[in-house]
Amino acid sequence: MEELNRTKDIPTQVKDPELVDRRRRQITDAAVQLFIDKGFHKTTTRQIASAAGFSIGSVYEYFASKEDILYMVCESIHAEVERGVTAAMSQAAGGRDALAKIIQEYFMVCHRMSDFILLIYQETQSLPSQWQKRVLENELRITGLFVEALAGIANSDDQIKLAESNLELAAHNIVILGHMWTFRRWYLGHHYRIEDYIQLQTDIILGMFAGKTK
Amino acid sequence: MEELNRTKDIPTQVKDPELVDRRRRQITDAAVQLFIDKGFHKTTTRQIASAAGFSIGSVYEYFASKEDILYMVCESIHAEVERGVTAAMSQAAGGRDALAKIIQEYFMVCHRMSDFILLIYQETQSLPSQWQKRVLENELRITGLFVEALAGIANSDDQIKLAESNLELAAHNIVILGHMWTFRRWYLGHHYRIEDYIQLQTDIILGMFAGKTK
DNA sequence: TTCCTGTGAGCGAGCGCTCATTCATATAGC
DNA sequence: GCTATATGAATGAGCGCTCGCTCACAGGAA
Repeated sequence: MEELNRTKDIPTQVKDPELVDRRRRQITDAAVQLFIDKGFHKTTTRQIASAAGFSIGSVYEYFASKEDILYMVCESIHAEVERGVTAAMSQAAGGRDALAKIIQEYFMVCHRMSDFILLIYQETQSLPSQWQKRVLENELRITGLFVEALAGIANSDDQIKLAESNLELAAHNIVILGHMWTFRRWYLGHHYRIEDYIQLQTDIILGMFAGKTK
Repeated sequence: MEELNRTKDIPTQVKDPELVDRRRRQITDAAVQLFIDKGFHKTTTRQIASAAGFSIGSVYEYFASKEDILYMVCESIHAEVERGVTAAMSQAAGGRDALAKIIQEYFMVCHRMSDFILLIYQETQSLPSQWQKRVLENELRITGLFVEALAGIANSDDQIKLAESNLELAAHNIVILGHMWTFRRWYLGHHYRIEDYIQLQTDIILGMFAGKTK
């Protein structure tokens, strides 16, 4: 697993790379909360600066534009989701139970990161197109993790058989059903506990494969 | 089925109600395309006015604020989705095939209205909260249509049995898998034709119930 | 002195929205 | 039919203000 730092394409005025990293993290940590609370467009660069404890000038030492801040926010959200998913997968065995376990962990990641995932849905369109593309690549890479996991599981469990094409779609479905908890929280959250939601959806997802039993 | 006109809560300066209806439709027709192309915040009221063929002053004869325009846009989108779904349901028979037919029609609505559904996901948060609430009510009412349809079908087909709670979740799942085609179009659209997507997802959705066969 | 990070007053483009005014049409009086 | 009056829809220059971003300068470490 290569550790790409996708944020180093963001231009800065400051020479010391370590300082750049630290300051950027401070700034994005402040920005993400503002973006969640008020949205990207209604958050001003001054608000970001003061929430991070800097002057407006300093922010522009580390980012060339407000959009760059949003991009780094999106990157770090996806990085954290990916971290959670890969962690869950690395410690999973094979077969049906492994799949259930991975789904559970992933759904808990979605639960924990609700606001952040929602933010990506709402504000990706506000990014310049070259970075919009990057964000979609991230989304796709995460989906790809589930494709691999499903393939691995299908190999080690005779009960699970899927055509190549269905396998991809199944992965997308799992990802989206996790997201569904975040963007229908206003309803689902009042009617199910997250544990129940996971239980019910896991049954349904495993049901996708039940019909294909050898 | 009562025909509510939810837009009459939007204040206007103009007396003639029929004219208000016509002008508002002209304005929102222009606005929705701009919102889709550039987003709500990057669209200016002047652009809306000129795209609709009016002066900026006229727009404010018919709407009190830019947010009011967005609200009416969201209302009309949901109204059209609901029209499509109810039409599909009214001509459906009972049983398994009816469900497949309804899913097919609904997914085609999502396909046709991709851009519009995406817009709602992205811009609902830009609405004042009392109208945000209305939009979520619309979303929930549409989901409710599927709950009813599933309940009706479960009654007329012994093969389909669902607990009350699972039935609600199944309805949400169907709605979201339709939306998934819209917000993953950038990927799915290049790998599946809509007809194939419908076929595959229908199998999966019907599979939700297969495990519960009496 | 030199180099680099940090500052915040200031810039000017652009925003949503207003309101004094114009103009087309409907009505009334004769 | 003709003119005078009233109505209300349509106009667009302009207001007040906010925003993202810049840049001349300060501070301090080497």
